[in-house]
Amino acid sequence: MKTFAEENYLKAILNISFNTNKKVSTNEISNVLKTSPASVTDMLKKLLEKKLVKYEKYKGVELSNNGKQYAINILRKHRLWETFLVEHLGFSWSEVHEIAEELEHIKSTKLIDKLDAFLGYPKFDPHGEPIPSKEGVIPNVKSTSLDQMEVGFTGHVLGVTIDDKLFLDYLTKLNIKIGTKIEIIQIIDFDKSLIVRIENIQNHISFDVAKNILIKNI
Amino acid sequence: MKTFAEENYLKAILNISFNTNKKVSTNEISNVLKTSPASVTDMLKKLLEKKLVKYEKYKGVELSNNGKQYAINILRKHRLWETFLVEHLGFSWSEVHEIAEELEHIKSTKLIDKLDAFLGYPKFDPHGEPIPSKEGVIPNVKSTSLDQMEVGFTGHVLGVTIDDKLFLDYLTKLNIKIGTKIEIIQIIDFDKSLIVRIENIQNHISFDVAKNILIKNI
DNA sequence: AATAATTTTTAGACAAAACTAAATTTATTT
DNA sequence: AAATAAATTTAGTTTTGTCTAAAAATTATT
Repeated sequence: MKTFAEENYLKAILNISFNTNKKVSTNEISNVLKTSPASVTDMLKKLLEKKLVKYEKYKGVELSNNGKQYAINILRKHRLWETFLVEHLGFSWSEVHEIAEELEHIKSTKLIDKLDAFLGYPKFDPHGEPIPSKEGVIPNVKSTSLDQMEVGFTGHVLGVTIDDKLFLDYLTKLNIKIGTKIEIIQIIDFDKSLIVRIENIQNHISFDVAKNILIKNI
Repeated sequence: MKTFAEENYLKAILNISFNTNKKVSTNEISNVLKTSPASVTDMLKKLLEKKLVKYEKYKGVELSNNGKQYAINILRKHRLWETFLVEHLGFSWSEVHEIAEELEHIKSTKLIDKLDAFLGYPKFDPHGEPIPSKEGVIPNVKSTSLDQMEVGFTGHVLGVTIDDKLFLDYLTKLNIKIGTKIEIIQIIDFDKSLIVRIENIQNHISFDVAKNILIKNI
């Protein structure tokens, strides 16, 4: 049985490697989990001992097959709970992350299977992120982030790539949610920011925001 | 913020004092939580420090007002989650205790309020146990345990007083659930066991079982 | 390629929550 | 009331997960 701390490290490593695709550094983990680098090193040794990661000192870390399966299962639980919170309890998409951070550690597999059935086996969570299957397969959707598109592009929001309250509240204020139609009016060369039309209202959004909005890729 | 361990001790003290109404002993707590008496002493000192209990060494412990409110809130969460698990996810009444032991530690008050609303503000959990209100008031139902009744008595099951898998599975096998009609045919003087009629089938149940079945008190 | 800067690891400590064994207090018996 | 038994507490460890400060390794810079 894994402890909460172990689960959080596994999850952090999985999340970081989604973006980078290379070995994860001690510092990256310590930034995500807000612990000291020394603590990360300690934990990596424990996870190595339990064969949940591949780790050589000074060389970074990656998940072992077992570790990855375990981490994906936590992600599955996180996203199923988020779906429950939004669709059945009436939470907004920006409120659910923190609560799901706790709920994802509940052990019972039967609980998650029943929750999955109750929710109607959803494929995506309230942020448009894919929900891993029971077998650990993550549905692969062809999508591109908004910053990749050109002037004149019109499309619909498929999802977002960070689950952060400030970001999501900002999107809500911009009237952006899943399915929202977005049109690119202009791109500012200097800072790559975008002038876009959302629900017939023009807005100026930064490159950083555009990067985290996913658009259907045809 | 309280730790899981602290919450479990508070809950244990509350549960024990429901039955006894006097100060709770170190040994009683160690029995319930399956820890050593020495560990209990350690924790009682911490809880005293935080003013969650009234405790004098060698003299037993009771909850302070704050401690009691806190413990009742854990009980509220436990029972609301059990209700959700049975009524919406299709668990049986004997499966939910363990899972609720984990869910009861989820912090968010908003979550519990929304869950409460989602469930339709239930007053009783799947075992017929009263669900404390948000304000910490525990609905008081007039009820008597089955062992108090006499030969010839007929009534309906209101609830049970222990949330134990073995006990609940046994009741299920006897066809006893909430609302079930029970008639006392005979009481054996020697061991106070009862011969009862349940759904037209006669069964012999022990005093211990009868003691934990609640009957509406008219 | 040598030096500086950064990253990572080691060493040593600490708090939480548990344990065992020994000492102390309280309760029970004779 | 003294002796014995039972319950409780103290003392001293252990494990888990964290920390800071110092040392070592890696990476970047001149």
